[in-house]
Amino acid sequence: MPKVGMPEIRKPQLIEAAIKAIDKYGFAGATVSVIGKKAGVSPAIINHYFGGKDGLYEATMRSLIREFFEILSKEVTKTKNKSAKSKVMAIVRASFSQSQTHPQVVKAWMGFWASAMHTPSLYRLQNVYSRRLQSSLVCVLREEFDVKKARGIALTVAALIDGMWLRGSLAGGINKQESAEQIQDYLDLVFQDNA
Amino acid sequence: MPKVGMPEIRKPQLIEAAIKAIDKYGFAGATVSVIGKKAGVSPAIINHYFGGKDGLYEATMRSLIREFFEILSKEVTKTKNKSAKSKVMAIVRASFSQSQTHPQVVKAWMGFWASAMHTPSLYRLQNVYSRRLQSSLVCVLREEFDVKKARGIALTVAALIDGMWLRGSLAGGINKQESAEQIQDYLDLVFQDNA
Amino acid sequence: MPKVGMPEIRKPQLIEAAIKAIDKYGFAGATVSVIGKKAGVSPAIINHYFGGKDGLYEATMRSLIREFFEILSKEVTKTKNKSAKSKVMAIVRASFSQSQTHPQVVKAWMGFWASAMHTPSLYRLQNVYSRRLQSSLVCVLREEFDVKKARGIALTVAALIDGMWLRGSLAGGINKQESAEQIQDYLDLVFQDNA
Amino acid sequence: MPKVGMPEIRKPQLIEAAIKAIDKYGFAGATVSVIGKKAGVSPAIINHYFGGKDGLYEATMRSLIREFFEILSKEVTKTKNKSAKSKVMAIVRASFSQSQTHPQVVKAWMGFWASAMHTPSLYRLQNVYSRRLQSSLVCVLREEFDVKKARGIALTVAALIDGMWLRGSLAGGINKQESAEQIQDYLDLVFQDNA
DNA sequence: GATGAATGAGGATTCATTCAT
DNA sequence: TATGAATGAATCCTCATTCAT
Repeated sequence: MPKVGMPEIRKPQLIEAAIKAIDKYGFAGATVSVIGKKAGVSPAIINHYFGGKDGLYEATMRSLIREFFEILSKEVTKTKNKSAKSKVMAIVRASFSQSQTHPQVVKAWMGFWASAMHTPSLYRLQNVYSRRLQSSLVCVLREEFDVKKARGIALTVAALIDGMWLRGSLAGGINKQESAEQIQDYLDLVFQDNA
Repeated sequence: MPKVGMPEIRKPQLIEAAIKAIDKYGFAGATVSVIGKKAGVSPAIINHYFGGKDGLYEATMRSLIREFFEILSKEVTKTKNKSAKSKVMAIVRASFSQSQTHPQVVKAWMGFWASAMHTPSLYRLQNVYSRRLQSSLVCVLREEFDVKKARGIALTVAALIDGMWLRGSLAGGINKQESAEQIQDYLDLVFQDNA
Repeated sequence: MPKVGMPEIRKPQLIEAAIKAIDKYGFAGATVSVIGKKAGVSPAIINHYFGGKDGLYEATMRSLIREFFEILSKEVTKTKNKSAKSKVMAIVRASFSQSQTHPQVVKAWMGFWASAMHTPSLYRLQNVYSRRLQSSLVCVLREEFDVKKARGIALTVAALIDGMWLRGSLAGGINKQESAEQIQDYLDLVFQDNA
Repeated sequence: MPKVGMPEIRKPQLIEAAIKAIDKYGFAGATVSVIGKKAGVSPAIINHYFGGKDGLYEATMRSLIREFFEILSKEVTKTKNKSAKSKVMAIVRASFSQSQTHPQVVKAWMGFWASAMHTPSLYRLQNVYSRRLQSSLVCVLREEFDVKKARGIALTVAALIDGMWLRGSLAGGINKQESAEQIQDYLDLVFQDNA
């Protein structure tokens, strides 16, 4: 008689262990053995639950993306009746939220990005993230701009988010405050120009 | 007397092979064996010339950075008597120059960025790149803005460059034209606001 | 549930294989690959069980020493109520017992001795052997001699044992009979001188 | 036009470097590269002069043996008109002479002994040493004992020399004084018994 | 004679995975 | 379900040797 409900316990447990392992030993150093040890279980069950290391990585990235859009959706909802600019800033805030700027998470994202270039499954996931962020921004900006303009601004804001995020994480820690302010400055200019 | 002048031939040859191998097989798949094969030499001479795989990687990243700043310097020189805005755009153009947006190079950069988080030597190199780009931008922007403002804009432009570059490369190819235009738009706003 | 009790099977199995490999291919030729093959298992489990080649070597030397003192203890026990001279000869006999003069074992000892000079862990083990043999001899000799004399004789007997053993093994095989007789002659002189 | 007389310079230079390298890095760590560096020349000339690493090792051991018997012969000559016992002690003294108990030399001897068991050329050399020491002792002892007795004592003295030497070197340094005294004690007993 | 370049074979070790229990 | 045992492939690296200069 098998224990029931174990997948729901083990899978998040292993995903968390994977993120912690990447944080501590880097993407290359995060072996199944290390991850298993971090999770306090045998490395063999990674295969059991995810069919292999790649499966775990895919699930981990998927989990990271899901979490990001959950935060984003929550922040945007809060600004339902506010201006378009406020809504864009809500998205920016979500991007620099606590859980997304945690070094652990940052290192994992970086690793996945680099891997995405050679791993089709991760590549697809990366595109999901990228397009969804873009469309979220366009959707909000359409309230004030025409499609073409909205797309351009969305592209710029998305690039700013990723760029700030990337530079920050490589510099030893993301300065959320400064990053957000800089993007705010840009938005002030853009919206003022449109008025 | 031994063959002379080989280091000057072999080192660039192996660096190029490393970039090609990363391009083709990813950072993880770029083994010394593969790199050696790509260079048409025995994997053992990687140790001979670079003391090991890490040494080759460090030299490769160093070479990539050197090349970038050579292009940047050339572009900026061309705009010696032009406006500050033109000079900033020269830096942007350098960032999206042919050799830097080549998929090969992009993949190598990504791999190094991800590795930089856990490899001290690469981390240092990454910081060299980051700070030098930042200071190049600040230097030019000081012609028209006060220090504080110049720093803010430099940060934004640098983030835009890296962000565009990152998103583009993950999306399957960098659209140099569009990226540059978007940054141009931002600069137009900023300089106009300053006038 | 995993297979249970394997360490108790594998460890002695690998130690025996190591001794056989050293016998057949010399200390330098006893690679993990060869040892694994001799044991009929994958070389990788040497790391699994001993953490590496060094660990296996240490365990092997430890096993050799343990076996020696087990025989020694057995032989000495047999002579409980006999004269001191008989007890010393029991120790000598133990040193030239079947299992210790087996060429296999001799070659392993030699290799460990040579390695002991540059491998701290083996060095310590070698000292354990050396001191324990010395103290066993002194202990027995104290029955008939004062401390100073006992120590001197113990030193001489220990040197005779190792020397006979060394010369014999290098000459193509230890002549247990002759070696024991020679030491007996020495003891006869020493005890007669003391009477 | 080749430089003449180089072999006479290079060979001893490389042999000395080999002994130093074995001393410093152990028998296993004494690679041609290390030896070459110690000698201040390219590792390649080891092949040039000795036909390979094995050739160098053989020459080194031969040199060690030659040196030993030169000292022995000198010491024995000094005692030309003295008693047989004095002559035996001269041999003992030679064995514990400065150059032979130097840790450098000790480590090399040990390595060669261990290797001798699997390297025919070293095996032969080892036997040369062993037999020559034995016959030197027998020759001297025949002045006072019959052949059978002389052989037995020679065997014991030789074993004592090697044993003291071995135990001493493994214990961290040979105590020449104590070793010689112990053998002297033995000889006193033997000669007194014969009187 | 002497060198650094270059190599191929082989070193220990690590890893993701599978399997019997 | 979960495990430790076990493996084969692959890792980087080292080494003795050869070669062109």
